[in-house]
Amino acid sequence: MAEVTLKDVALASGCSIATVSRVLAGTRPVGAETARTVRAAAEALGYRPNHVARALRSRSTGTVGLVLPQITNPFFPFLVRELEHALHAEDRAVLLADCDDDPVTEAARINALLARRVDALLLIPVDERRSREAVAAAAAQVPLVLLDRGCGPGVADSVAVDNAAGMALVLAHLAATGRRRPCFIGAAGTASAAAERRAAYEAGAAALDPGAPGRVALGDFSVEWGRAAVDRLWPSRPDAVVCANDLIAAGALQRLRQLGADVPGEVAVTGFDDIPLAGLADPALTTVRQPLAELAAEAARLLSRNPAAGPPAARRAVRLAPELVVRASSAGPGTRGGGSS
Amino acid sequence: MAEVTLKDVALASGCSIATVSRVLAGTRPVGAETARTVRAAAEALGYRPNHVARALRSRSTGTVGLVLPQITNPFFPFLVRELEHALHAEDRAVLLADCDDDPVTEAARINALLARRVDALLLIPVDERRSREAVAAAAAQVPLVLLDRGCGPGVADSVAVDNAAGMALVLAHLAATGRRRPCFIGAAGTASAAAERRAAYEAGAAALDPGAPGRVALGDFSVEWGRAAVDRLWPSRPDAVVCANDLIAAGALQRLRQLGADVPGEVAVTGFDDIPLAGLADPALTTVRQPLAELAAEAARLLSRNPAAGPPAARRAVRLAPELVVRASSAGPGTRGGGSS
DNA sequence: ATGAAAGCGCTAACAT
DNA sequence: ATGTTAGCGCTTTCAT
Repeated sequence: MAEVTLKDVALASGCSIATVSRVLAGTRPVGAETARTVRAAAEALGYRPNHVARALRSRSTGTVGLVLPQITNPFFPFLVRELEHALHAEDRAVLLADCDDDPVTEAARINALLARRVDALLLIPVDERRSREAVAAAAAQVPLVLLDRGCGPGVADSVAVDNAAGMALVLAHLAATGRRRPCFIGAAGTASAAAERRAAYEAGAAALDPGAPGRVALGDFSVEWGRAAVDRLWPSRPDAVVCANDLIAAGALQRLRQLGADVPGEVAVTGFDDIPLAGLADPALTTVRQPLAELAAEAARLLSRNPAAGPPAARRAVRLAPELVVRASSAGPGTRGGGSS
Repeated sequence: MAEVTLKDVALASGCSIATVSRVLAGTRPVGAETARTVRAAAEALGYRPNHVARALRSRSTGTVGLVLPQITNPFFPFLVRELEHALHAEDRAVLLADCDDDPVTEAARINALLARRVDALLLIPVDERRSREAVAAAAAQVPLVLLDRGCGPGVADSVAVDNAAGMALVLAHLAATGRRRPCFIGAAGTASAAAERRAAYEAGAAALDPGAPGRVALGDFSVEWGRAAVDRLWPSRPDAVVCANDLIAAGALQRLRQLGADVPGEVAVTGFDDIPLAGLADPALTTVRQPLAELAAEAARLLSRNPAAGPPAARRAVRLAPELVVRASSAGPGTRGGGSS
C-alpha cells in the first residue's frame, strides 16, 4: 500500500533512478535491454509516477484551467465536453472554475488556478470590459486562449464562431423564404456575441427592409427576456423574429404562441447556437449551429503553440464558420402549421 | 517577473524561511511583531504560494476530482455548479473528467486523476455494475463519494435524492387529482435512479390500479425514448404518463401532442429532476425537484470526514428528500387547456 | 518563538 | 548510454 517511487523501481531493476526516469518519461535514448528490465520492474511493483513531484521539478503541471461564466448556460456543457476530450487526449487535466457570471468571482478563480500552477488557461470571459483587467494579468503569466467571447482587442488569442456570418445565413434564409419585416431580439452590452450578432442583424436587415434595423429590442440571453421582448415587438407585426440565441428564441416562441400567433405561418422565429432545446421546441427552432468540436480543437492547438519562440507572436483571432440548421420555425409563410422536422 | 519564493520573503523580512512558512500557513504560533513584518514583505514582493511544492511536501494537493458520465446531460451542470462552489469555498480546486458514458473511459479518467494525486474523488458512476471495479479500486486509495447514482452495496459513501420518495409524491399527486390509469416510461438497467424509480412506480401504482404495474416501458433516459415509448403505451389509453426523468417526459409530451392527445385534459405527464427544460415545455412539466445545493453540500461534507479516525467507518448512504413541483402538465382532468404556471 | 536542516519524488545538468 | 548530484519550493522535525 505504500507509494512506489522511482527509487524502488531503480532498486528492483538494478539501475539508477535517473535511468528509470528516462525510460518511463521517454526523455532520452536508453538501452533497449535496460528499458525492458526497467519497464518490467515498474509494472511488477505497480509504479505510478507522481505528477506532483514531476510538476515541481519540470515546472509544468500538465494541467489547464477552464474558466467559464456559468456551467448551467446550456451552450457551455458541449463546449466543455469537447475541450475536456481534446485536452485529455494529450494527457492534460482540466481544472474547472465556474464564475457565477460575476467578474469578481472570475478574478478570484483565475488567481486560484494560477496559484495551482496551471500550464495554461482557457477562458470564456464573463464580460467584455469588466473581465479585461484580470484576463490581461493572467495572460501575462501563462498562455491564455479566449473562447466564444472576446475581451477587448489584443488581450489574448481567441477562438470563436463567426457571429456575423451566422447572422447573415439567417437573414439570407429569411429573405429567400419571403420574409420582409424582420425584427431582432438581442442582448445589450458589449460581450462580443451580443454585439456582433446585433451589428450583423442591423447591417443585413437594412437590405431587406429599411425599417428593420429599428425593430430591435435588447435585454439579456434568457428565456424570460425572449418572452418579454415579444410583447414589445409583436405590435409592429414583424413576419420574422430573429433572436440572438436559442434561449431568447424559446421564450419568444412560447410567448408568441400564448398570443395566438401562428409560427411559422404568420411569423418565423430563429435562434442561435443550436442547443438541444432548439430541436425540442415546438415548432422546432431554425438556428445557427456552432462548430463546437472545431472550436475546442482550435483552442487546444492555440494553447500548445510554443510561446517562447521568437518575438511575442501577434495575437490570433480565429473565427470559425457556423452552419444554418433549418427547422420548422421558419418554414415558408405558405406552409401553415409546419411539421416537426 | 521571476517567481517570488518563501526564500525571497525570508530575505526581505530578515527571518528564516521556516518562520515565513509558519506565518503564511498559520501553522504554528508566531510572534505578532514578526508576523506583521513577514506579511508586509510578502505583500510587497507579491508572494504567491506555490501549491505544487506545498502539495509535494504535505502530501495534499487541495484538489478533488469530479468524474461524471456526461457533462451534456442537462441534469449534471447544476450539480457541477453547486459542487464547484462548495469546494472552492474551502479552497479546493476541481479537476473535471467527462466519461462519455463509457465505463472504460471512466476507469482511465479515474486513474488520470489519481496520478495527479487528487485528495478525493466525487464520482457519478456511469453504470451500476460496470463501474464497480474501478470505483472500488479508487475508493481504496482516496476518500470517494458517490453522487446521484449508486455502484453496488458498500463500495463507498453515497449521496443521492430519495428516488422512492419522489416517485411516491408523484403518484400521490396523480391519485389526488383523479388519475386512475397511470403508465410508466422508465430506463432499463441497474443504475440506481432507473431501478429505484421503476420499483417505486410499480409499488405505488398497484394501489391505484392493479393493472398499472403492467403498463411499463423501459428504454433509456432520452427524449427519443420518451417519444418512442408513447407509441407503445398510448394505445392502452392511460390517463397519466409517469416518466423516469424530464428528458423522457419532454419526448413523451411532444409525441402525445403529435398524436392529438390533450395534455393534461386527457392525460397527465410527469417528469423527474426539474431541469430547466421542464419549465419550458408546453404544457410546463410537473416534476420532482432534486435538492441540488443540499446534495452538493452533503457530498462535500462527506469528503471532509477525517478517514483516519478509528476503524474504517461504516459506509454512509445519505438520501435527501425531493420536492414535488406541480405545473400545468398534470392539472386536474377537468381543467382543459391548462395555463402556464 | 525561531532557526537549521532534512527531505517529499522527480528531472535536468553534469559527469563518466 | 548510464550514474551522480543538485535542486524545484515548500513543510516539518529537531534543536535552540
